[in-house]
Amino acid sequence: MPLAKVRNQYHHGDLESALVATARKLTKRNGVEHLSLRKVAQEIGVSPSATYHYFPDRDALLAAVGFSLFEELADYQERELAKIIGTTAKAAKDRFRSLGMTYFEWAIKEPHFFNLMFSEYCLMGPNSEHKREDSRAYLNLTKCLDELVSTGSLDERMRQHSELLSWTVVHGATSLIVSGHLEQDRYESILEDLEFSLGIRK
Amino acid sequence: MPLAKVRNQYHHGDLESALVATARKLTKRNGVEHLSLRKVAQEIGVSPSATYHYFPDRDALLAAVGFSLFEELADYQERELAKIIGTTAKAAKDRFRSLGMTYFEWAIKEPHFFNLMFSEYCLMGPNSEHKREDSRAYLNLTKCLDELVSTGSLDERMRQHSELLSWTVVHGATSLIVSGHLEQDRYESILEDLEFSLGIRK
DNA sequence: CCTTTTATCTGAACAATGTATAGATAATAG
DNA sequence: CTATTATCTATACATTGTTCAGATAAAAGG
Repeated sequence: MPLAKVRNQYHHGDLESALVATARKLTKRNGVEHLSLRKVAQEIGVSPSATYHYFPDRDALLAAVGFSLFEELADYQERELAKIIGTTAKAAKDRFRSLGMTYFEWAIKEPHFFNLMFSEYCLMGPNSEHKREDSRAYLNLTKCLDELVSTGSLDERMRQHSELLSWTVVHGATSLIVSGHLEQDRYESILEDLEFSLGIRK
Repeated sequence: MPLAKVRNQYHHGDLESALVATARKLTKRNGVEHLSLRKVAQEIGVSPSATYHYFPDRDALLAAVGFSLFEELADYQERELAKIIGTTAKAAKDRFRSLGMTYFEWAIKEPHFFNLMFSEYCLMGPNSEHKREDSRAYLNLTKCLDELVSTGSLDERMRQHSELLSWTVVHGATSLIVSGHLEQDRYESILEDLEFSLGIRK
């Protein structure tokens, strides 16, 4: 029996993944508020009610898509980060800059994804397993900052202040640009402002 | 004829304002994705189709609510700002802090409002009349920063970097907290980090 | 004051949506 | 080969946004 057990006519094989994947595709195209459960089912070729064996409701499906996007973003960031090699001060600064740029570029490329991730569908409760500390994106940031300190590019005294500051600046600028409240071409200069205020001079 | 021409049975009198006010109320309660045009009309006591004489569709009504919220936020900020009087360095610092705190407190008090304001319903196009430069909230920020400079609390060289930096930090931290990605009690320390990195020592 | 015109709102209808329930079908286990 | 269980379908329902023809009241013109 081959691995590709695609559409046994009645039983789908892996409907759960198909649901997430298709919901991802339609959300990417039309945005989160226009995602229709029925359209997702229709695209897969399955009845609308089949959905409810894997997700209690539409919100749950959207949440599944949203949480998977955080992993995708981290993947992308790490791929870009890996392109910058070396342990010099310049390499550390480049990686810090790259971390901020990839966050932004990813959001600009797929604004509907970004909106979903920080929408009410992906609300993080106090007991959520997707906390900040164990998120890969945040771990990458702390690692970058440590490198800046060890290469002498970031003052030790400033280190503790720069973690949340960097994160909120990057996220805030991205969010404002995606929602149209800030011009897109301002982003890079904001990153420079951040580095300047943290004392990371070039 | 009295001003209070409430419900002449057939003609409402001021349906447009009533629609915005009621949509505001229901959005505050249930969030933007659960706002129903029919519920709004029902609450006012008018037929669902009456809406379409004032707003082309549901999105337009939500946009009207959203844009009015920016004014409400500015009102609140200015009221709080007016409570701090004086031209001393301490007063200037207090006003800067207040500006950041009010933004946050307002969002925490009504997260559904905050979500609407930066949702896809209030997207600012390139020709939007609600641009950053002429927004009252942004003008208040620039005024505050000028005061910090003139009282010697903010280095002139840092002044140009601090405008967008302050804005994105405040918005970013607020956004992350509202969406549950950051703990609420971290906010004030982030403001302190911002002031520290801008060189505004106490 | 009466008539005409215009602005405002109603009623009914439509397609699409999320969701619940009962039953059909296929895979699995005994 | 049969019984059980997981998976999916068919049908139905209430609710939604939206359209359009027509009713009603207000304003304008005589």
